[in-house]
Amino acid sequence: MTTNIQTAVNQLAEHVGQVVTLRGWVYKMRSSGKIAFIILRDGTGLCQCVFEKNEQTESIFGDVKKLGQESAVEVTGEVNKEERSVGGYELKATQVKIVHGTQDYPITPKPHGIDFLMKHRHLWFRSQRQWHILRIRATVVDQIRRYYNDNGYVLIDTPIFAPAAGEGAQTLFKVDYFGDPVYLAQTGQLYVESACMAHGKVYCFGPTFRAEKSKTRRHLTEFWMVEPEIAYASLSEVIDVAEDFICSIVKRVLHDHRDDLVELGRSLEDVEAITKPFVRLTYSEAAELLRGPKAKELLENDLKQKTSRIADLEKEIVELEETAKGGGKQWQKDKAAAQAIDSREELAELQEQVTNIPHHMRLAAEFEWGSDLGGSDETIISRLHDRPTFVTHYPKGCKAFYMREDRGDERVVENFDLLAPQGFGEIIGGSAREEDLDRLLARIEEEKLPLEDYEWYVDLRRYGSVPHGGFGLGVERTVAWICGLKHIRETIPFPRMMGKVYP
RNA sequence: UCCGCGGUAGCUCAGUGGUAGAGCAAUCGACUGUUAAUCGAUCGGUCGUAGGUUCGAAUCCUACCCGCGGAGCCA
Repeated sequence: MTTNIQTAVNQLAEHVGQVVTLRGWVYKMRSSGKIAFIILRDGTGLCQCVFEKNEQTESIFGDVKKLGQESAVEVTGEVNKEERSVGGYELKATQVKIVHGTQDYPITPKPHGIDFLMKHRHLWFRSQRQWHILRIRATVVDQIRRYYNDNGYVLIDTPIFAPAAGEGAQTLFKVDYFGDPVYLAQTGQLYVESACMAHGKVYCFGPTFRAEKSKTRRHLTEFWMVEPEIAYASLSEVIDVAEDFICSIVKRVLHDHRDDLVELGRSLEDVEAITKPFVRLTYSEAAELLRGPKAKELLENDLKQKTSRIADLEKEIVELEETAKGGGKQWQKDKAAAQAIDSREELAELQEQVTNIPHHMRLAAEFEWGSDLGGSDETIISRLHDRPTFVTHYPKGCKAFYMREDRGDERVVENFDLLAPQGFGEIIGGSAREEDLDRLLARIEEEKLPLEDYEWYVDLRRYGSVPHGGFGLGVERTVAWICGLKHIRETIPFPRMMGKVYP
């Protein structure tokens, strides 16, 4: 008697013709009178297991047919190459061990609403799409660490309990710390600045917390951020690092996850186009661009395209509704009804966008030097370029106190944002830091910040102060961008958003 | 915080004042190559909550709760 080989779905190619055992869960189940198909999910991939009813399987066949979705099973059988099967291989099953039979698994292979899925997040990430996304996230996180570790940076873990309210107190989570108020960290930057004076090149990487009352597709209250900080670096050197870093992440994901990206419906071509050099614009140039003919043309074309799409959709919906109500097979009617729902959703979204476009056009056309770039402005700029775009040198007034004043133009600071292309928006914010003691003190006073909270930080300008700079990259926004996802909530295992902490 | 849309079966949704509906899921049965299988049957309801109008309310009115999308702010 031969011993069965214990293996995993992604190893099946090496076992063609052999009898193996797979351990996993029932992803989907179909059966006829004398044949049953289990799509088995084992964490490494999907494999179709075929049960034919014969002398060998007679005793278990009835039980197999009754397996509910997500039942835990161990299946033994011979591995065959099979075109018709997901992944190209299938198991001709002869034995099955039911580890845990399951009934009434809530997430069926039919469509579900986002609220329902979010409430079942603990189960939802068993679904294929979520599985692809979280695998890519894991690689992005690994590449972040690898990039800095391989390039001479020292990891500095910064605290999560932060004493200072200071900057943006209304977006801080307040925590009771033995009777005194402290705040969950929004950034490790000030700490990492002090560490870079000890180690030269450092980075911190961990969760950060923002109590922003924003419910949008780009916001979480708990998200992961990596923040490198480099001593003696100028603004342009920091930007070079950011550019090289992003390219390394993109390259790694393209290398390790082509299949996952394709399954997610992401255009590989678009991802492959993310190469050096990125576009670099100053804030003033961006402002010109917004007020200029290109932005106007972009939005006018948008308006035209969306308006004609709306007309098409309206026609389509009428046709679908007729199909759904008319004769024909039930499943055809269902399909039409489901498509009509999708189309109506798209229609509603487009109609809202169309009503917003004139407003965006006005915002762009009337953009005034000195105000911060709004969401729609960022979208316009990033859509005018097919590569990521750095926007630098913002007006001092709309940026943080620690950013270095441009010595040639004191109205602006030496900062930059990186806007991901195709309208994904900001994924990095960074700057050169003010190294001059007097200028820093003046800025703290201007912003009316409590100096006593920042004494330790100001100390860095008293003892061997040098030019330095760094940036923060949001992991979830980066994953959403690379995967081509509309919403950030799927890029983190358990999203925390305003009004949402379960499960 | 503001604006828009929504809440009907476990899920996705129809239902504009007159008996509470469909598909899927679940349960039972048929079917040896299925890919959201198919076919037949069964089961399934506090119509978000509270009040009001009416002979009669899922449907109209008021308030509140929850969700989604957008704005502001941000990575």
